[in-house]
Amino acid sequence: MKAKTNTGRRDAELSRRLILDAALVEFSEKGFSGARIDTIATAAGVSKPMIYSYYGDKDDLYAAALREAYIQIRAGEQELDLEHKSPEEAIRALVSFTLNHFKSKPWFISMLNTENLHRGATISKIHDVGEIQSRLLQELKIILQRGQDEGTFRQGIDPVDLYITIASLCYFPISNAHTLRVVFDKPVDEDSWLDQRRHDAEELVIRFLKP
Amino acid sequence: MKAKTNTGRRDAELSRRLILDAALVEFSEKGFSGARIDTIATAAGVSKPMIYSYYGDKDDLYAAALREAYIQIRAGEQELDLEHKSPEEAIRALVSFTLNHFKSKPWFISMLNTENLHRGATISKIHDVGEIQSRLLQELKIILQRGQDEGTFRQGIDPVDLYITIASLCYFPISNAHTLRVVFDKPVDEDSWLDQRRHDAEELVIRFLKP
Amino acid sequence: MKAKTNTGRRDAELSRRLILDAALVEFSEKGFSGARIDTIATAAGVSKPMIYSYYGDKDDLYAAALREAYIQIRAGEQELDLEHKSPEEAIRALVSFTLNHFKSKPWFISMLNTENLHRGATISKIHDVGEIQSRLLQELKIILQRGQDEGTFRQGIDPVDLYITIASLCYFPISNAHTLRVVFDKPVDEDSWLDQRRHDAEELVIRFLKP
Amino acid sequence: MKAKTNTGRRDAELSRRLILDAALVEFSEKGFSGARIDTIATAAGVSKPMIYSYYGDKDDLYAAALREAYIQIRAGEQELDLEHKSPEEAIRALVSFTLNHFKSKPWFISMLNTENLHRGATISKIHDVGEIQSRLLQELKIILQRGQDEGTFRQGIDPVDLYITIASLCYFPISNAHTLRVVFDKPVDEDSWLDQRRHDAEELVIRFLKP
DNA sequence: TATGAATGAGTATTCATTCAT
DNA sequence: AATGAATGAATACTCATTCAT
Repeated sequence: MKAKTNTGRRDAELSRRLILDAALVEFSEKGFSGARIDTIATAAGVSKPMIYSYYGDKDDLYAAALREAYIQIRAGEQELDLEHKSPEEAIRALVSFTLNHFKSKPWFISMLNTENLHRGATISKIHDVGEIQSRLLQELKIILQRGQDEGTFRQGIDPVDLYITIASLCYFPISNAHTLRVVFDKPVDEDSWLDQRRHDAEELVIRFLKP
Repeated sequence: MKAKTNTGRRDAELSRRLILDAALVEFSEKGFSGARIDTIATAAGVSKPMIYSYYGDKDDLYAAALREAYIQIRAGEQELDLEHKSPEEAIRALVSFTLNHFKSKPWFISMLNTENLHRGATISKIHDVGEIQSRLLQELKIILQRGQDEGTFRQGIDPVDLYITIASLCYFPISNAHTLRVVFDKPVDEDSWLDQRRHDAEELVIRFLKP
Repeated sequence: MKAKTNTGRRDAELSRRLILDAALVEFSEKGFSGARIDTIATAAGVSKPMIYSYYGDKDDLYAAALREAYIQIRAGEQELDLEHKSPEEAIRALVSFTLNHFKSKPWFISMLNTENLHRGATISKIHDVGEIQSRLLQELKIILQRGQDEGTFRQGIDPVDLYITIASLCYFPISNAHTLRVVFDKPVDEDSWLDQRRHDAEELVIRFLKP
Repeated sequence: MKAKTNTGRRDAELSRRLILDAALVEFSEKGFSGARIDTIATAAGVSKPMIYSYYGDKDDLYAAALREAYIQIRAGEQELDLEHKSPEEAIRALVSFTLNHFKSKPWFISMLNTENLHRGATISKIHDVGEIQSRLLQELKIILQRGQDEGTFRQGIDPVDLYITIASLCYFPISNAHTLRVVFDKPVDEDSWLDQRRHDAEELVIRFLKP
């Protein structure tokens, strides 16, 4: 029973990690059909057969990458600390966070677009994807309740619908930055414009929640 | 009075049209890399060489399809009659139209997603794409002015930013319908939910515009 | 019976001519497989169906072009006036002419190379190709006889073999100019080098013919 | 003692060799445009992707085949033993060798013709092609010097020009055998005619070198 | 565990050739 | 006589996937 066993396991773990990271980048940059197993292997520094032995075929690897995108989002959301803020401040913080998050993790948006292009064929096979946003929704529910209790927010706001509204406002300007820049000649990727947009989005949501 | 079909034809204009329609469908359903020239040829009822002789290579055909998507949007917007409505009614109508449009012409959203995945590489080569939304923006500007004049709307609203807001609210729920349905277990493609969303979107925008 | 009939015939003749010239250029520059019917049609300013109706398929057109190359050579040789020169002068003139000819009509060499690459499959089908060089050989025979009679030349020289010798010396430096230039770093396409080569070739042949 | 064949192999070096040999045959028989990657793959007993992975695209493979033709020539010339012959004998041996070589390695002439048809576009990219004939030229230089020293040969003969003369005399009758046979009705591929030609070529060169 | 070698099944693109007017 | 429209059959090249070691 040599020490090498342990190293072997660690290397295996590392290889899996490197493959997954490379796959996430490749799929998000090229879409499913545009992604190349060869490119992923090279980027991860492993041989192609390794990818197949660890993850199965291209579809399976794509599914793993899609799940990873959601997992990374969840990890990011852990950092939010909404409980110690006033309802309005919490909402503003969530809007702001969401916009930043979409901006700083571009592969998430790309993976979502790719997955929706494929009519959600893969995401429905990922069993634990439902749980992912649950924590966020739970917090949102509490914030809404607190806002209603203190009279800041209206009654009858569904947390999921509210989240969809927030996501809508944050998603589109980033997801469609390239076409917007050309079609409307707007500097949608400059910080100053995004700051303004963040502010507008907060304002939109707050006004919407007001009684 | 014979209806023009694709059988026994020798009609260049018709062939061009059939190819373009088929290309728009194929590219929007599969993305650039996933689209097959073969499939387009079969769907259009023409041979592959025709496609190449009329449109050049796959990139060129994709560019033509992308441009066509924008042209169809413009054509749809022509039908809106915003001038004879009150400012608030006009805004509500525009929101409603945009949501309907995204919903009923799914290839537009798909093409935009595909194009943004490719970092806008193609759209910047379409020379007249800027003019396409110009009419709508012009109308939007007038509505905003009328609203300001009568005191319904705030000062300092940029028409492009407003349009981006409207588009954001209408785009995401439809663009991401497949993932939303799975992740949040929401019936985002049912009419009842969309009606509610349409109403919420109008409300969001109107509240935002109020002084 | 309008005058147009006549014009129509003349145009037909002209079209045939234009096609043949374009074909000769295209086949000699690209070889058989590299030549494009489309290119020939464009260069000749006619439609592709015209080519097919006048000359048959690509093989037939190639055969016509090959024959044309020989015909043009024959036409060139008509200009030589060997009878009024001394035997030695006549031989020198023939060598000089051959080199010039190969140099100034590059498609002839290209067509020969192409045809030999194809193992002479086409030339054997051109019925009148044998007669083409006959006049030249006849003259050569007379020169040799005159040289023998006056004691300048040896006995037993075969005119065809002599012509092959002359052609050999003139063909290779022009046919292989591109590779010679690179491999031996010789300026084989400059006039000064060719003048020297012409002189050497004459000298070689004359010395060979001396008793 | 198992002979290396292409069956059940997994031997990169052997595969490369088999591909190169097959490519040399195919390109020399069909020219660049006429050559088929499919044919080469089948002849070499490998799949098409192997060819692309080992040699790049068709142009690259052609370049490798062209270079190989020159390398085989060099290898053949190594066997000549000119140093221990008298100058005249050495020249005769070289002429004889060159004719034999062109005759027995027909792909060399075919490759040269193909390359010259393409205006030497490829050979100028092969970096070491210049060195290939260098050894032969060196030997030729020495022979000429020895001949001059002993008074057998003239002064002022350039080795490259001399080689071009020798090559000219040997190249044409073989390169153009197919057309010569038809046009002049000469049995240029029969051994007896070639023996005579070899003798004439030697005589031509020797007479030319004499003071 | 790991990978260099190998390939079947595509996939965009081309080209000689024919059809319909 | 002439051609714009159209295509079947290649053809170079790619890519996910597996084999043998």
